[in-house]
Amino acid sequence: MSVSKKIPAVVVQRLPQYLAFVRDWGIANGKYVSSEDIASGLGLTPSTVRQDFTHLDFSDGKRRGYDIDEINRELIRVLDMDNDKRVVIAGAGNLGRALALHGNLGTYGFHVRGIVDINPKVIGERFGKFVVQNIKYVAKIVRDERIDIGVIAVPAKSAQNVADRLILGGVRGLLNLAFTRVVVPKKVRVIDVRIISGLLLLSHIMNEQFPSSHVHGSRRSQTNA
Amino acid sequence: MSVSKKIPAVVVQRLPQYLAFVRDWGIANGKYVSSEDIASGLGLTPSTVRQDFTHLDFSDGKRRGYDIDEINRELIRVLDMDNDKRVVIAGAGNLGRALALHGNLGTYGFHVRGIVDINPKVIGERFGKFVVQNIKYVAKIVRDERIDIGVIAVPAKSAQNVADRLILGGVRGLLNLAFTRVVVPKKVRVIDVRIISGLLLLSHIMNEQFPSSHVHGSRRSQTNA
DNA sequence: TAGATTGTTAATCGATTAACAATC
DNA sequence: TAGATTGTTAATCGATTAACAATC
Repeated sequence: MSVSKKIPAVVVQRLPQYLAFVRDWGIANGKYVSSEDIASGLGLTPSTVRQDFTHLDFSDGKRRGYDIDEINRELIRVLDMDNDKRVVIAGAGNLGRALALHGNLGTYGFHVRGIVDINPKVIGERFGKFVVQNIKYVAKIVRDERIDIGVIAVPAKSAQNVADRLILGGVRGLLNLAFTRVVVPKKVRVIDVRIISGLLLLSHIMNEQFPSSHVHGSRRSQTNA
Repeated sequence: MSVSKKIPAVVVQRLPQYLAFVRDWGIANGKYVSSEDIASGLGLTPSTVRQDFTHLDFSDGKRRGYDIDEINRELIRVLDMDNDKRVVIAGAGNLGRALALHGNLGTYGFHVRGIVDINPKVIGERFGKFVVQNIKYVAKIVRDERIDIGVIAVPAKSAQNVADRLILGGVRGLLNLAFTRVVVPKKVRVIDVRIISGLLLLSHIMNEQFPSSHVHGSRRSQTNA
């Protein structure tokens, strides 16, 4: 399976799913998984799994399934989990706090080094090992602490401003949790995590299933279908 | 352009982006947007935008751009925003609370009717207009309150159990915020929102850009490349 | 060994982009 | 009007699936 060149985006998006799968598979089910096992576990076809794994670097040719440790090792490498990444979180609301206090980020190589907010009422507040700092110092914090990644956990209308400040400080990557797009220089990477979009997509596909009506206290208005 | 039949998933995923775009576009920029405007705003090609809009139902043929009110109206319809959906949140950690207290969900048609947890320390706790209820009653709550959607905001290892309980109560859709897949009956719709995956994807693409090294306090281990 | 399962090539399917006539 | 911009068809590109020889 040759050394990885450039993995297509659509494949990269499945890699974390494989990671979660091998974690859940556990020793209970044995040391090996077939493409069939993985496919049925994740709702894919075995072909897709094998094609995807083409981009990973496995040693064997034993043809009795994939070694879960090898899958794990390769995903750790490709997803860069064995490099520490320093993270600052912009926005000390519940979403920002959820990330800051998430117990497992370290497992994936992420280390939250600070959290900032614009609201004077929360600046200075302690939670966990963090003290909320003033967002006006965020660029300096990023610079001084050599932060790699900024998490945008602020309302949509502030997202671009916050992104600009983070980038000014020198982050190379942004995780955008806001329901808006942020524009960034070419050297900066952005991944959007779409919570509100997720709910809206869910609405759509729930509706698709039951063509219409069927809902409780509806206030359907200008329907024209 | 003809009434919608079945919109391809890849198009549906862009619809919320169009929604955010027209919101941000605002009256300041005028009442019309061209496919070119939208494309450059969202990083798409004008062709893609026009092809996508094929699935929406516009009235005109004026050829001077799309009326933002019409785009809005159509997205509201297709994303079912004008129907109220009742939501229960499983997991009263920061993530669950973030959703419960999100001020704008109502705008999109979502109404949080309850939040449940398994932790005795938080059961009974008040926040906002909510009182955290015992997760053991979640099926009953779903049934009694005629809940449409369950949000899974619990750790990965509890996600399947929580999904089962929600489904037992009768939810027709799940928003899964946990880093694992949940298996559900065919009638239930699931959308996964991937926060941890997002960070991992970000790791990968940041690394792709700068082929390797270049990182601070790394503890890179079994590298074999 | 024989059955199982990979790695890989080729076929299919679907999504994106290009191009342009229609028309405001 | 003339330039702009759509709606739509056709071409390209890429991703998924099928199929199967290699081989453990």
